[in-house]
Amino acid sequence: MYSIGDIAKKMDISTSAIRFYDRKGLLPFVERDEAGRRQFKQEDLNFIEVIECLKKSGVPVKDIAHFIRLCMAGDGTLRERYDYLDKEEAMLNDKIADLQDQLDFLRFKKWYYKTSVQAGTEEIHFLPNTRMVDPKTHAEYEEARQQAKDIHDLIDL
Amino acid sequence: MYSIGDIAKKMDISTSAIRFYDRKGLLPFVERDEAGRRQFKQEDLNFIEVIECLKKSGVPVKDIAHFIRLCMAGDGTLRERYDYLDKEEAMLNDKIADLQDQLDFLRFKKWYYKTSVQAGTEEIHFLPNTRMVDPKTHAEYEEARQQAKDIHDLIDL
DNA sequence: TGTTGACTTAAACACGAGTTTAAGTCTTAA
DNA sequence: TTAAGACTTAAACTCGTGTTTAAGTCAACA
Repeated sequence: MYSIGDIAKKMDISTSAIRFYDRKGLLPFVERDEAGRRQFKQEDLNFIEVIECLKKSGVPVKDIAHFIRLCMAGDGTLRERYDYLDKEEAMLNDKIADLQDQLDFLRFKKWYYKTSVQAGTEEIHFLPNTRMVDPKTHAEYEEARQQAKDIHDLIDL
Repeated sequence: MYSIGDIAKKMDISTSAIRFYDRKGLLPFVERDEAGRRQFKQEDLNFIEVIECLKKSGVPVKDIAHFIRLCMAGDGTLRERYDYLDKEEAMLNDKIADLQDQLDFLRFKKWYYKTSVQAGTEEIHFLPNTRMVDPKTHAEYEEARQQAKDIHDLIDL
């Protein structure tokens, strides 16, 4: 049996956040003692873990509440729960792929600034007589990166 | 030269969002025509791209505004801009790694529900006489996954 | 016996990230 | 010339995600 404070420490969040989640329907399974205090059972930790995962994945609280409702409804919703997680997995995959793209762009901009720092000015990317045209797309960047690699080895991303 | 509407279409956001960003200091470089309308120049698109990347990476607007201020300050801030992007890259890497962990957990839960659907009940994961103990950590899951693989090939994640 | 410390609630507050509204300007096409 | 359509602003509003506050209950310890 865990108190709200125990869970707060375990998950590294505030007790007020837990109460907020409870109000929003994320914790219909928690029981209370005679004094009305929340008592988390060992098996409740399985729910907590799923909630934590969905939260970290960026799923809005009301959507998590929907999933939890399915969980409480019994074996009849098993397939629906699977399908929900399947959809969520796809969304998370897309999200990660998108962040990877941002990472690529960030690395390109680091290269842009690294070469600028070395030249002492950002203008090396503007002057028409250098080969360092400002590549805008990632494809153009890869190309420019290859070309720059050939000329001098300024780059170690 | 692009109008605010052109940029909105290009970035697939609303014009009110663009005006909001402007108010918050993300667009100090945009000039106006005689009537006070924003005119985005070709080179402004480079800024727009960086802003878009940082936004998608989850950087708060006020932090982006800080970076843009550095950009406007000239070559003296080149190193600082590089360092900023370096820090941002590290944060993004951490974020992606964290989402990967959530993805692993989500796949485990999909396995949990897939096997439950096949069994017709979630209880296969509770009964002590089955080998399908509810694995809580990812390590335990990997272990259970291996064991389950050995017994029957229920799993194709 | 009283005073901490951990819990409870409802209601108010905060904050980021926009959106909506109301009132006005400017261009263009009928 | 007037109506539509794209722009402008400031201010108010919404929404999600909590946090804070105020008032109260309960257990344990000095």
